[in-house]
Amino acid sequence: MIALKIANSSHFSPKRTFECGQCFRWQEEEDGSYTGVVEGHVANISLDGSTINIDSNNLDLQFWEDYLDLKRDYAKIEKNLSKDSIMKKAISKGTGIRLLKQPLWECLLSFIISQNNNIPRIKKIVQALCVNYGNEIKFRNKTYYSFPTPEQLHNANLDPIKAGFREKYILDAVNKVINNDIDLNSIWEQNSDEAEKYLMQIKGVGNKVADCVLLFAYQKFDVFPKDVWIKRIVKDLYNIEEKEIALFASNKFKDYCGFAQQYLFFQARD
DNA sequence: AGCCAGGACAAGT
DNA sequence: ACTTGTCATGGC
Repeated sequence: MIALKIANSSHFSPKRTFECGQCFRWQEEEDGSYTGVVEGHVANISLDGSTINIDSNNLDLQFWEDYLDLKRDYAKIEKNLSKDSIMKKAISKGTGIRLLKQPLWECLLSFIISQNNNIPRIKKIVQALCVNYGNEIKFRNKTYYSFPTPEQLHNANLDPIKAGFREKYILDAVNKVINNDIDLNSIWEQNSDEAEKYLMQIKGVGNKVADCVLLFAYQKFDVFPKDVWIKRIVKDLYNIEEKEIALFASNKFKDYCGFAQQYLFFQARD
């Protein structure tokens, strides 16, 4: 294992990035670093001054830069959004969050599982999926598990993961992807409105879950997922009612809606 | 013990 | 088109 050093580490907080609720598989180690699995690759990531250290069984720098969204200029994004004083305050509390470019299938299932659920239990169910149906991966003398493919979940008995009423939703997503009723790669070429409707063909995928997938996997930053936390904080900070949120967000944050949403979500949960 | 959770869906107005 | 009850499970 060789540690990779990346120079441009400004605006990257591992803690905020991995614990802001966009992903569910990164775990903090005793030394403050984070270990996670992405598409079968395990990585331990830590911040040392202005250097990001990545120890992994995949030493392709490009892969991790892509996943961590390291090539994007977050200083520019934060500056743009800070024109709004309320957002400026939210950013000051959440600076360092980066929006990960997550694997499509994992992101879809994770947010199907997220509905009417709390983050600790979402993590538990996702982990159970991986342990029961994914592949074993050895890293640093410990065992990790990849996120199971649609094939690995096909016709599986999902009772052990205790997903409750979401189990039938997971299986519907599995079937639609296996049967090619849903082609996740085709979504790259769709705009956000088309893509949202396309994903909502899957049972258990409504507008909120679809928006999260579009934001956290497809990097469609013009969406503004509205969950219970967002509804509360937008009402509190901007006095905007739920029904008006979509229009409000697109007018105020434009192409930066997704980033704005994360800063607000982070503040709301703080 | 009881309320709530990064909601969606069906049934009812 | 808007409102309401229901859905499994477990965290707090």
